[in-house]
Amino acid sequence: MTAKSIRARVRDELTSEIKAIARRQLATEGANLSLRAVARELGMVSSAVYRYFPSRDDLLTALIIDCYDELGAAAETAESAVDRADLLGRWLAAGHGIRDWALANPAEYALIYGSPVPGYQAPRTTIGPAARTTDLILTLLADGVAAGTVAVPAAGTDPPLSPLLAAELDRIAALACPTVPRELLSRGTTAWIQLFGVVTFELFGRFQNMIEEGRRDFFDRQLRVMAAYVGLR
Amino acid sequence: MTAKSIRARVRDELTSEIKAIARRQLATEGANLSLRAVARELGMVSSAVYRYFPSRDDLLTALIIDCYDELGAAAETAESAVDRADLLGRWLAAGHGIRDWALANPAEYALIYGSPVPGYQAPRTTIGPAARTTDLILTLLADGVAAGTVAVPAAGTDPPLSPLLAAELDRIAALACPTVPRELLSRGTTAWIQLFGVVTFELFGRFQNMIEEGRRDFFDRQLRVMAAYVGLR
DNA sequence: CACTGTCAAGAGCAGTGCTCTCGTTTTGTT
DNA sequence: AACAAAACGAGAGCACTGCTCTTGACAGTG
Repeated sequence: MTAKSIRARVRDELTSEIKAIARRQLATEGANLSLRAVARELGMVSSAVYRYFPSRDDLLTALIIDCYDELGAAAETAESAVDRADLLGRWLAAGHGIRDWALANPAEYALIYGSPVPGYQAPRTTIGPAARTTDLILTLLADGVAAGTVAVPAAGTDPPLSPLLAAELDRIAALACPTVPRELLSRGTTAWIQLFGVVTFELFGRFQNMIEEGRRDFFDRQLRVMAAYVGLR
Repeated sequence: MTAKSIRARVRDELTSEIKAIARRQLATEGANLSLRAVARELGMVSSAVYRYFPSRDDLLTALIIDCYDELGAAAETAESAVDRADLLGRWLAAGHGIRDWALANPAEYALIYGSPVPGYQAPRTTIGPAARTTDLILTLLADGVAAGTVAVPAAGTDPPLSPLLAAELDRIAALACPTVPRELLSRGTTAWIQLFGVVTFELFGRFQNMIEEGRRDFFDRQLRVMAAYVGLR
């Protein structure tokens, strides 16, 4: 009833300040950021930070959730600016939104899409925010199916689906996008992997001495290749 | 002239033993392996290890080179077992060779294809071993061009190449695979990214709760989708 | 007022990468 | 064979890390 106590307010403020400083250090130190360094920059003693995050992993988890949410939001706002009927435009906007965020926050992208930390197991609370980008793409497909602006591939065009794989695709479709036919979901998954594959390659330095100036062009073209494969129009 | 001195033999032996122990610890500790722990397991004192590797980063570099070489060798031996004229078979063999090695050595794969370590800059000595897998694919394409068993895509089929991107592709082709036309190289690059994109997604846990049992089937199918796109036959 | 829970601070533990020194052993050269 | 140079393992030490525990001060509630 009563407004938040002073304590609670200060606590929330300090919590987000800790996360902000940690985010800044993430850029220079990578995943092995130092809780003590964060505390030092805050003018606190390291043990005090443990009042707010019970362990370094919990701080990392909080950062991961924030990053997933930021990336998801970036993709969504970019995509939402495009006419709903323009599937290709929405796909391009979402893709570039993801890439732009990743380029602006490379350490954060590495945190969520990079190598898993050996001892670290991502808690369940991360899967929701993590699903935002994939949900965006699935919604795109579902909208295309509803509007008839996406080509459902004829059977036999793609390599055959093993029964095992078909069952798994059906299971995914059933609980995420029931209107999307199996073959289309399969193609969408390919495009989804390609999207993040290109971004990951670019950020992790696999394009060095290969594609230098034309990276944005290259990414854009990959998006269009995949859009054509999926049948967006 | 003279045989290696005892010192040199012992040194070589210890050097590879250090690397072997480090490799084993890599599996459990990930990229932040401890030089002291390696020394401890060796029954040496930490400062003694510095006689063999001037820093922890140098140890990591040595491991990275070894891993690139192992991965390259695994892909090459898998691919070399297939009839030279069977381009699709060679592509599938190389792809599965890469994935099999990655599944057998996940920490090592993360080391070379995962998030870049913030302070670490890969020295030039790594680019040779790193190029083995891509060379394999480029040779595949060149062989296909020579034998006429790969379809060179007609102009206008794919989204247009920007002049910038076309120039970079030409530069790559000129010094790596002069006989491969630009459009084919472009498609090959797409396939190359998809290959490693799928492996990376699988190893970094992006398929959890999505594709579980059918991962090998899924990978195989992605390889075939890409083979069809590239025009291998 | 007193009580309860929260907080920052400090000391301390075990671990890390790395440097320097010290005595010993091996090597290559007179 | 003798000797200087190089290489080597061990140890101490520095500054750093994540984390725990204790202590004393403060705020919120009855």
